Amino acid sequence: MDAAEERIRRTGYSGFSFREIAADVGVKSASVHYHFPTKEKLAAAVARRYTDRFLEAVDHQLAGGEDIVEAWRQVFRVALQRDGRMCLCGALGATSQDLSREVRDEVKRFFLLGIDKLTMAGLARNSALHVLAALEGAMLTANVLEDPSLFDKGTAALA
Amino acid sequence: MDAAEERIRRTGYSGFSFREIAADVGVKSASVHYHFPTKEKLAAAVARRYTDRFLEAVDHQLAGGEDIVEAWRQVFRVALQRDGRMCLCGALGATSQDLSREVRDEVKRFFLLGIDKLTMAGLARNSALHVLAALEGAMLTANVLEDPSLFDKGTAALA
DNA sequence: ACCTGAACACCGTTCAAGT
DNA sequence: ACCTGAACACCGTTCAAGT
Repeated sequence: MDAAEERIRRTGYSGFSFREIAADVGVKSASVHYHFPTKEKLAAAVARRYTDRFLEAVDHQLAGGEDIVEAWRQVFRVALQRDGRMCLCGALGATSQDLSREVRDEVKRFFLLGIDKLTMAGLARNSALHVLAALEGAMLTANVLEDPSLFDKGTAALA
Repeated sequence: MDAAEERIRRTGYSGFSFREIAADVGVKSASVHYHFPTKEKLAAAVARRYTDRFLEAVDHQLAGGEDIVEAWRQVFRVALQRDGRMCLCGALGATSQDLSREVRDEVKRFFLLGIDKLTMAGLARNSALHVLAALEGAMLTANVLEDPSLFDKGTAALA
């Protein structure tokens, strides 16, 4: 799953292969199918784990006394700067028309939970939408232009 | 190129195939290679045309007396609602780590020109970054959640 | 319980051959 | 000038076979 997550964040759903992941781990591609019967199941499992960990990291920031918007911004920031990659759900979501229901629903879950958490913390629903969209978009922009500092600059207005 | 643009906006770079596009047009895949020697060249050509048309559409909005931010917002809005798909450069950019220099540079061109045009119209550079990021992110969010109205709600704060 | 090799129809790409 | 069929190494997936 670590290998799959890394590759999906770089290349999206259709860009990663069972054979590559098998090689990363040191087995044959048919062995990966033993654990994850289809590519959809593997991608869905990776997306679910990613979302869970992401939300945990946000909670951790909140426990440290961070403002809700700043907490989300920091976790996006770390995901970009430490890993040097896109948000997994952003990378999958950009080609969501191509995804099976199963994977699409896991990607939806990330966005829906994000909007819910921000709304429950007191933001208007439209503001919650705006914050999440701006964070995903800033991560995308920074990745495209190969300059991580653009994330901070593009999200400064949110703070 | 029309067939390629449609498919890339749905599935990204690695999700579309020469054989599909050939079938869309009514020829064999080897014939597509006659006009575009590689997948990279085809994607780069599609991205360049998309960017040119997008900027033209923005200029058309501006000629109609629209505010600069509202002009960009309207063109994104139409690209989402009329076509029911992602921004081509957003779809490609989300997996930009996977792209060859040639395609990546065309995607970069979209984002760089966007930031430039917004800056030249009087916005601070960070504001230009924020506007473009928010528009791309809102388009992504609306696509993932399969609700085009979320684009308007998520970008209302820009107006 | 976990892994493998071989097979299937798919992919980008090349190329000799056709009009 | 434009198209094609056949070939190559790749892909997801299946399955019988191994430990």
